[in-house]
Parts: sequence; C-alpha cells; structure tokens
Amino acid sequence: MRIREIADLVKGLSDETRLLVLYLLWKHPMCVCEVMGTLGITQTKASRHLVYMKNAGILIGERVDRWVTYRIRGDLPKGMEKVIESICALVGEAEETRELDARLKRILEDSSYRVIHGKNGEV
Amino acid sequence: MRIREIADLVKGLSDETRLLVLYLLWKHPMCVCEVMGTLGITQTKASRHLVYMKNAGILIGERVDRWVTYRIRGDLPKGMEKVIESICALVGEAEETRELDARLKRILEDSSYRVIHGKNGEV
DNA sequence: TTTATATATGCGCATATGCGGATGTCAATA
DNA sequence: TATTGACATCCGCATATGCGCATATATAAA
Repeated sequence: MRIREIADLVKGLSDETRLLVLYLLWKHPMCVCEVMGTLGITQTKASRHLVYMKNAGILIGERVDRWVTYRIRGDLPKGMEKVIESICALVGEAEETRELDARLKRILEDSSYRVIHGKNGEV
Repeated sequence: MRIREIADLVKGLSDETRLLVLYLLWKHPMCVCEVMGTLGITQTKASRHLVYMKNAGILIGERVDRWVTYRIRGDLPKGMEKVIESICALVGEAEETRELDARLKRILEDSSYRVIHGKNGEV
C-alpha cells in the first residue's frame, strides 16, 4: 500500500455522515433507502456518501432487483480492517449512537421495510 | 465523545503529509525543523499541519528555547489511541516508508541537528 | 408500453482545504 | 539594542468538498 491509498481510506471516513454510515454497515449490510431512513438524510446524500466510500475501496455495492445493498468489503487488507474496526468501536461509544442503534434495530426487525417504506425513507 | 469529535480526529489525519507527520511523531517527538528536514517540505507546510493536528487534539507542542517540540498527546482516550496506533501501523507498512525511516534515523542520530541544520531544513 | 420505485449523477453554489510567499512574533545571542 | 533563528500566521489563489435540486438510469410491475 502507498501512503496515498492510506490517505484515501482515511479521507473516505473523514466526515460525520460517512462515519455513521460505516458504523451502520459494520453492524449490518443495508440498501440506500435503509441508510436514508436510519440516518434521516436525503437520498442524494446517502447515495453520494455510499458511492464515495465505494470508490475509496471501503464498501462494495451489490444490486438485487431495484435495491443496491452496500456492505463493508470483506477482502480488505488486514491493516485497513483494523483501522475500520477501531474507528467503529469509537463511534459505537459516542453519545449519539444509542438512539441510532435503536432506529437501526427497528428497521432491521421490520423485514418488510424494503416494501413499505416511504418515498423519502421514513418508516 | 461526540461523532463530531471523532470526525475531527479522522479529518486531522486525512492528508498524506499529516499521516507522515503522525508516523514520525509516533516514533519520536520532533521539532518543526526536524519534520521539515525529514519530509523535505517547507516550513509553512510543516508548521501548518502540526498546528492543525494540535488543534484537532492529536498533538501537543511544547516550546523549549527557540524550538517547539511536537509529540502525540499522551493522555488520549483509549479509543483514539487505538485508531492512531492502527493507522501508524499501516503507514509503517507502506512502500515509501523505508526511505523515510532511513532519513529519520540519520536526523535522530545527528544529535547536533538542531544546531547545524540549514535555513530550509536540509541537513 | 407506461408507470412507479430505487439509485446514481450532472449542475451550480457556498464553503473548506492546501499551498507558497511574505510577514509577524518571540526568545536567544552578538 | 540590533540581529538571528525557529516558528506561526496573514493573504491570495487554485482546487476540493458537501449539499440540494433536478434529472437520468435501471429494474419491476401494471
């Protein structure tokens, strides 16, 4: 790995929204609309950050039917994996994360979410 | 810790130069001119990134005589420490790091560096 | 084929970032 | 006191980033 690539990885996480996205996907793969719904952000914002992180080599996106499910790459170099792990642990300890966890739980428990969720991601 | 603070930490490292600076200081505290010399960058650039990282809560700078010695904060929260550690490990494995280590060694071995180094940091 | 849904992207804007050069500041020294 | 050396900061510039809005694309359903 080059320093440049490492910088790209870190840049790929140097944003509040992207940290939250990372944390969510670290817990569970999700499609764009689930990310929107959980974080309460617009579709553009969710998609852009997901694509950004995908281009930074952090995520992969897999299309199934209409949905694109994003997940953290499973074949990351060990070193990158450790960085991501330590950052997720930090996010997990953050104050705002409690409520986030609750929302995530609700959305994941609602197995039909992908069918019934509204146009802007609200449950 | 708030997500915002975590993002600030990551932003504080989301730059090629700052990753190298972090790596150097992780190995040894250094003054600004030593950072300049080791990385071969301008004084403005070195100082700015060091101040940036100081403001991000990653470094402390201590003035002794004319020199300001920067070091990684010793009282970092455990979680932040782990993030920094994992990133430094990554940088340490990077291809460009070999030569950097050599330069660092030369500069640290030259105990009189601070007295004899030139105006622009060259040894 | 038309429509609806899920996601991606082009565009324009405001702001942030990184940089070099010049200059300011502060402490040691001549 | 004047000067030198180490470092910080102001200025202006070029580029990058993040955002919403509108629109394009892709897939499924009517």
